[in-house]
Amino acid sequence: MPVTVLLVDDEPLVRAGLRAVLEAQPDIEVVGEAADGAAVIPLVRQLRPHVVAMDVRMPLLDGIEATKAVLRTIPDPPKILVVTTFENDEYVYRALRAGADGFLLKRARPSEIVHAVRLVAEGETLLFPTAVRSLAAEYGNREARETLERAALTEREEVVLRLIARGLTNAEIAAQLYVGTETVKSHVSAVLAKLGARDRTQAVITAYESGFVSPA
Amino acid sequence: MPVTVLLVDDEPLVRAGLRAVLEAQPDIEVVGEAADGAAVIPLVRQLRPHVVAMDVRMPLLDGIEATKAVLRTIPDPPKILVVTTFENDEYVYRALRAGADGFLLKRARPSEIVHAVRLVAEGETLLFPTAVRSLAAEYGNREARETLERAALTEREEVVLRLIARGLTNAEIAAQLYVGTETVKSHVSAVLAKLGARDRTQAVITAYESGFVSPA
DNA sequence: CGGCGTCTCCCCCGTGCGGGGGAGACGATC
DNA sequence: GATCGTCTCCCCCGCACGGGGGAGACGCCG
Repeated sequence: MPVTVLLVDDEPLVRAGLRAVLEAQPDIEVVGEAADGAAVIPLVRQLRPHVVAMDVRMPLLDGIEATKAVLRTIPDPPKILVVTTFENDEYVYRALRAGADGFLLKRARPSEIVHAVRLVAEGETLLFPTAVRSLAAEYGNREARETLERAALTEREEVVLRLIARGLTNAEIAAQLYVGTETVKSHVSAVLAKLGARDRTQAVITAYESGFVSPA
Repeated sequence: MPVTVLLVDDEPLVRAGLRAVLEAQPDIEVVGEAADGAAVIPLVRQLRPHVVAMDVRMPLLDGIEATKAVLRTIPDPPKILVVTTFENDEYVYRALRAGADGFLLKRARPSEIVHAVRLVAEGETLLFPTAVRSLAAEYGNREARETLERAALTEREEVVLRLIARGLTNAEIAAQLYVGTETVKSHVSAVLAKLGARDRTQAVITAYESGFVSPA
């Protein structure tokens, strides 16, 4: 009985690549494809794959939300293998926190991809589940994350915070956004107030600690 | 033929615990112990263990340097399993970059510890070697790391940078260190100059990006 | 011994930063 | 139509910050 796989990625090319690699294995069968996270639930329900290979960054519903949705709504859910282009992608960590069972780089060698699919299918989630799982869990410590979630920053404020976290001054942010420095000051003040930060330095710290921005 | 293991940890209690857990397995044999990194090389040369379970934080020579030393000087080196108390320990990432084959939490369950030793002995380094290895490699991006290494901060400056990266003002740092604020200003200026940072905010960013401080 | 580096502290000075408060324009919502 | 949230911009003000330059004390090392 072969391992059945559902591919979820918004790029057809990536799906084709994965399909080619996986179908070459006699014990692995690709049973379906989806181009965005929203289509995953009905497909999983219908096809009941053993493994879902899911891109993290997708339009409509991203890999994190799709992972949560699958785990929440499907009884005896499939194993979820998160596929990403970049290592150290904060989305990957969020996906692991959301319950994904493993992650895979797009530029991995075919043998590694096949290996990964077989391993997650066997239930061997991660080499040291405790370590990696809690690594993911701790990544972005809880207080900082909650602070930032409760902050409920507006879109503009999020943009400003990202620029602050890249070390820009108010004047530089203003130039970047084509607005006046006074406007930036307003946003910065709002951000600081919402984060409970005294100055931009503390805001940057919160941004890193919460995983809002990630090193590297 | 059993798997032979060398234990390296400065705390006898931890060594005893690991020994107890591992010796309970018929196919695993603890062939030696060392209390610090400096003693590792001759012991490895003499005992030729399959696996070295090594603490990262040790006096004299830490786990990172010891790992490098073993890999550099021993032909056909043993597998190195890095042991740590905290997940998300930046030292662990450095050790993995240095060539360690896996990592293990001290609070892992005995079965997980045994499992980890068997897996690394079999050469199954990490579930997705590429992913995790490069995760470790990217952890702390190269430029930032090199900036910080080239910076060659003095001990005092490092301390000050850590406090800056915790969001303290100069006055607070001064209070913390029992020195005058003018002194702190001197150190801060030195840090900024060495890091090529314009202000403390950019210094914090460099600290995070380089892995000098880590989220969570 | 004389240098060198580190840590400590001092003064002057400009300015970017952040708080407080106010206000107009726009869109969504009720 | 009125209300609310968001984004935009303005003024005043105090201050922490950071640069420049100088200096004494200590320990290390050639």
